[in-house]
Amino acid sequence: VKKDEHYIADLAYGSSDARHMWAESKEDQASALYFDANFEDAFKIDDISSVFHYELLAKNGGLNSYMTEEGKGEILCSDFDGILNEDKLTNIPLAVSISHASEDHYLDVDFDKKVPDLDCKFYDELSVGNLRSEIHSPETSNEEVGVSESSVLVPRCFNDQFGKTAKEMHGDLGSKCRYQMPVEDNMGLKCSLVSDVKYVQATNDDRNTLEIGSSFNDDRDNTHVSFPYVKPPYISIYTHDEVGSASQCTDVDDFCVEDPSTDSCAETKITRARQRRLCRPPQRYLDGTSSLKLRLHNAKKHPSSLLEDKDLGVRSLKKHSRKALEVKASKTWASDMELDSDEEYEPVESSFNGRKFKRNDRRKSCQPWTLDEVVALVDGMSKFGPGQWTAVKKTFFLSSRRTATDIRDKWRNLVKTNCRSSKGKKDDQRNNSHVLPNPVIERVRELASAPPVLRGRGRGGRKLSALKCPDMPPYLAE
DNA sequence: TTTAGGG
DNA sequence: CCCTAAA
Repeated sequence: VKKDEHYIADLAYGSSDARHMWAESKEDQASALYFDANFEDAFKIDDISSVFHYELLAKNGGLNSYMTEEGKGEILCSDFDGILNEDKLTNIPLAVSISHASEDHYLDVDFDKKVPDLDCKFYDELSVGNLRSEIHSPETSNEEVGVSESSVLVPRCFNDQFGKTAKEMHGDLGSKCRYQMPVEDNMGLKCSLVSDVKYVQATNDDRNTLEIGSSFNDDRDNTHVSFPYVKPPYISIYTHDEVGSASQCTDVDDFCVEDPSTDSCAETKITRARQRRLCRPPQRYLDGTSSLKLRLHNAKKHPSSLLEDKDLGVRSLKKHSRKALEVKASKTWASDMELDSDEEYEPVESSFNGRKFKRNDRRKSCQPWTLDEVVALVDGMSKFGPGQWTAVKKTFFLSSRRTATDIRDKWRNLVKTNCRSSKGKKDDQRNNSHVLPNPVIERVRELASAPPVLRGRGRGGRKLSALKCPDMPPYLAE
């Protein structure tokens, strides 16, 4: 987490490829923890009748998150100062702890949509040594640490030394480590849950280890195990080749111990995932699916206020998030691209005759038009005629990120590039890798050569395109 | 808000 | 794709 950014949002950023993460309490008492990760549709971990709380611990420089039975679904952020004043601290790792009262509680991960390329997600921007995650029991007061029934999402560790100490861990934790919950979906996604882990902690000293404690008391050394701490993702969601019955595993070795040398999810996939993050347009541009609406980092515009007012934490953030929920997707996408830390979004201000103009520094990432899109555009043109870009948008690009203006621009370019006098286009077949099929080009020419129809503005405008278009279905030709 | 144009 | 005027 960079200091100048919004904390909660960036905590979510830090969790492997998840872009956003938030808890949401529903009317029917079931709360859900949402991950808005680097794929189209977020999935949700549902069926948790509790509320997540997040809280930054200044002393430890980490995030403490826990869940209580009865809560308001607030997000607790307090004591930022201790973290902010820590100059060397660049990242605040996030660990999610889930505690629950019922014995056989499990997380039901429910995917709205297939996520075919959900690779191993790496937590590659983590600064070691600032993790501290404790589990607060619903039964105990919020101040007490310690719990009887709890689950923690533990990192997947790609260190073979983890394998060594896993035995040790097993001996310590015993059968308490029991969950490896498969997702019911055919994707075979799994969440690794370790039950009865009392704390997971990265040491702040030079030992550079991550500690897992199976029971808690004040002298943690009695109960904890340590193993080298090698940049694991905190929230481990990974694909398996098969769903497997995978119910419970009582052996620690069964979960998430992998050797990097034998793992297929090695460097290449890290790179690939990262590149995908860089290339993918912001979610709010994809389409307005529900999961994208809550954007905590919309509140990041005023990070300084968090600095100034500690008490602002809870409610203000809540308010921000609620406000963000209502905010319609707007063209502030650049602020959404906290992918590279060195790129800071700054609106460019230039003054001209005393007046100030703002513009976005970065333009929307270029999304090349696919052939299908072009065909849809041509269809739309033939159906509605020129100038009805919103109609085309609503009919053929409803769920697309292309706006009516985009569509119009594309049409303009299509006409420009395909309907020129043939003298200007010399050896245009050299790049026929992305050249349009001839039938499409012909249709573009036909439609473009249609005599200029009276450009009736608005929907009342009479469209003579039907006359020019033999493909027009009869019912449309009234 | 939507379109048309210019860049 | 962006920006702006105009409808």
